[in-house]
Amino acid sequence: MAKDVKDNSTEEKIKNAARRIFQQKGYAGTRTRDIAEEAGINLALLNYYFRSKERLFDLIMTESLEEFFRSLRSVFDDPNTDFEEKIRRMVENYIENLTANPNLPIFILSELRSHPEELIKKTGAKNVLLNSVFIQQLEEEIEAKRVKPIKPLHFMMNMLGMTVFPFIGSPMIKGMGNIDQPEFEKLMQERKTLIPVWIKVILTP
Amino acid sequence: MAKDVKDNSTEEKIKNAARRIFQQKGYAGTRTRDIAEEAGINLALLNYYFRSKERLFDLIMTESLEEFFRSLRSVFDDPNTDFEEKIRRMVENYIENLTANPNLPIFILSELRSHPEELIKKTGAKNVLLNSVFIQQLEEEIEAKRVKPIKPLHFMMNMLGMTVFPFIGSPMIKGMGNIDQPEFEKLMQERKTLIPVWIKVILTP
DNA sequence: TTTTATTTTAATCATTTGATTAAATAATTG
DNA sequence: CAATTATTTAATCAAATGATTAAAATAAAA
Repeated sequence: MAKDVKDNSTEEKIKNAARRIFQQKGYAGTRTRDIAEEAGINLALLNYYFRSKERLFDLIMTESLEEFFRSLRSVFDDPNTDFEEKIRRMVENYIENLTANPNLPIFILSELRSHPEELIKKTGAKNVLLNSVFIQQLEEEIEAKRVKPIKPLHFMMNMLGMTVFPFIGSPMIKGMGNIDQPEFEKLMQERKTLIPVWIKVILTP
Repeated sequence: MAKDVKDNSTEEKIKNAARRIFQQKGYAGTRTRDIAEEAGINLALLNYYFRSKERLFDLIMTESLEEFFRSLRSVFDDPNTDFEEKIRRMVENYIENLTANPNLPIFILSELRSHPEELIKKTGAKNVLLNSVFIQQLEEEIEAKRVKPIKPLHFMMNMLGMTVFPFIGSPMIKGMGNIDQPEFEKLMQERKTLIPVWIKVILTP
């Protein structure tokens, strides 16, 4: 059976439905019946293909994490872009992805809280940051006095905080600012160019 | 019956247990039996005092939100501190509270995602930001050209992002940076003084 | 076509879980 | 004290939910 046929198969329909619902409601808040309904299949099929809710969830979570880190690495470890360019690409990349997939961060971070070690190990997160070309370049820039000294973790928290937090906190931000979804998305588009500028001035010696 | 006696009463024990468990596991992930066990009481007492899991949850959530916004307002609307001082207090205040209560933001923001309008209304979040002395002061600083023009919402997302995000993402940050809880807390203490500096340079014309 | 394997369904189980009830115990009041 | 009210417990209910099973339908192979 060809791969692209299989991609529209029942198995794939269930996975897609599961991803949507798990990401929206979390593991505990999701009922297997919700997934079955969303996928338009009989409940028993879920267990026929994936054995149990927990196995299906692990699959979705592992894939989500791998996709997340893969995307991160593709920017971080690109040897053909300099430090500033990586910041721009990283921010743009994130905002683009999170606009399409706004529930992803809170999904990952909520569930990570319940099983931290296990999931972190599974993705090799330990090496994504410290061994990345990006952090090497940051340290080179600091060494060359083109960038003010800053701990890599502080730098990452700032960049991720400014980029990712608005999506995690969007309901509250919309409430506080009295804005709707289109206005929110416009702000996020603005941030694609603003955040790299803000990061640059933070790093300016 | 005196208030401080009542505070150690069964009712209060249940509320405290409920707060801990709801904040850690979320609404769907919490079983009323977990709360009863944590509180050291019979399960039926939960329903005797609070009628249902949902009512108990609403109570906890409403209190958490009110406390959150009350604390925010006490800094934002203080007429006796200038703009920069408010930033320092705000950051310090947050980091202090979140170090003691690291699950609070993800708890609030996760559940807010499921019932946004309802909960936002309940807290009057709409007026916390736009009508605050803090934002007035920001606009005055911009008017006087002491601060580079920036939309209040962008400013807030930056400040909250840099301050709150590390707590939401702590498992991932610990994983990426290969650090443990004490080291993480040390970093957060550093951020108390660092974040106000970073914000200042972002705002410098 | 017949046979075999795969996929899907309807019905049902067993456990979990929020909630209730009736009885027991403790506290309060007249 | 007696009587009333408030608090607590053990037992149980009913609904929700993850999972299974046996049979039917469909597709694939012989």
